[in-house]
Amino acid sequence: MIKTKALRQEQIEKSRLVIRHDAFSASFTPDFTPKFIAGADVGFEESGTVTRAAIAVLQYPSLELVEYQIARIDTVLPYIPGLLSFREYPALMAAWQKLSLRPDLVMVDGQGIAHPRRFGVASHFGVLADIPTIGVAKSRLCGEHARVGEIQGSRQPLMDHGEQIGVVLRSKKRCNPLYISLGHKVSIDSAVFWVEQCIRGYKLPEPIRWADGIASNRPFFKQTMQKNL
DNA sequence: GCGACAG
DNA sequence: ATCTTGTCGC
Repeated sequence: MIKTKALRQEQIEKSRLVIRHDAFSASFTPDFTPKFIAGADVGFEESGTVTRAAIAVLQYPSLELVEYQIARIDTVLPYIPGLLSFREYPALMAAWQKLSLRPDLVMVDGQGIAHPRRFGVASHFGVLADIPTIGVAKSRLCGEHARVGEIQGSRQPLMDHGEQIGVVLRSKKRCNPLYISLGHKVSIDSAVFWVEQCIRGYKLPEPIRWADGIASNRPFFKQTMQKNL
């Protein structure tokens, strides 16, 4: 039996710890520019019994891969809409602890505060790892928004009960838009800004695209992976 | 009661 | 998420 009630309550309590403004490093300044931006992705293997997390660290602004780590652990929870973070953050933390570099910012595949209780996986991971995070999801969990323009760069605010919880961005023409929300220690404006700075002709920002590619062993990434590292 | 519902 | 080839559209 899964105590969904208690998990939801935990989200409500921990969501108070989310910092919704820019608070990068100790040397934070208004014109702060990150040196390393990471991307995180979670997948499943062995019929879902194994949870696999991959984190790719890219140098900014060149966006070249400088490090990556993969962690595999036993799956602890089935997928339940709204409770995704409890299923994914253990593996994310495992991969995180293997990292030798300390990224300035992490983009996570999933929602940040664009969540019923304002505590999606990007926020959950950000708070526990105490690192600035941005939620980049490929589809909507909650909230409403006007139709997004077809041209690249078009955007619409994602609203929920009168509150803006994110931005829906057309990162690439003819592709479904991205649902961007702040995860932790990054303002919504900065979240969208950094995602756009990491777009290189593909729908997904490079950090997440790399985390995705590395985790799934796709030939191109595997090749560049060894050549670069 | 019915529909929605990140990955 | 994952199982998977070809195929429609720009």
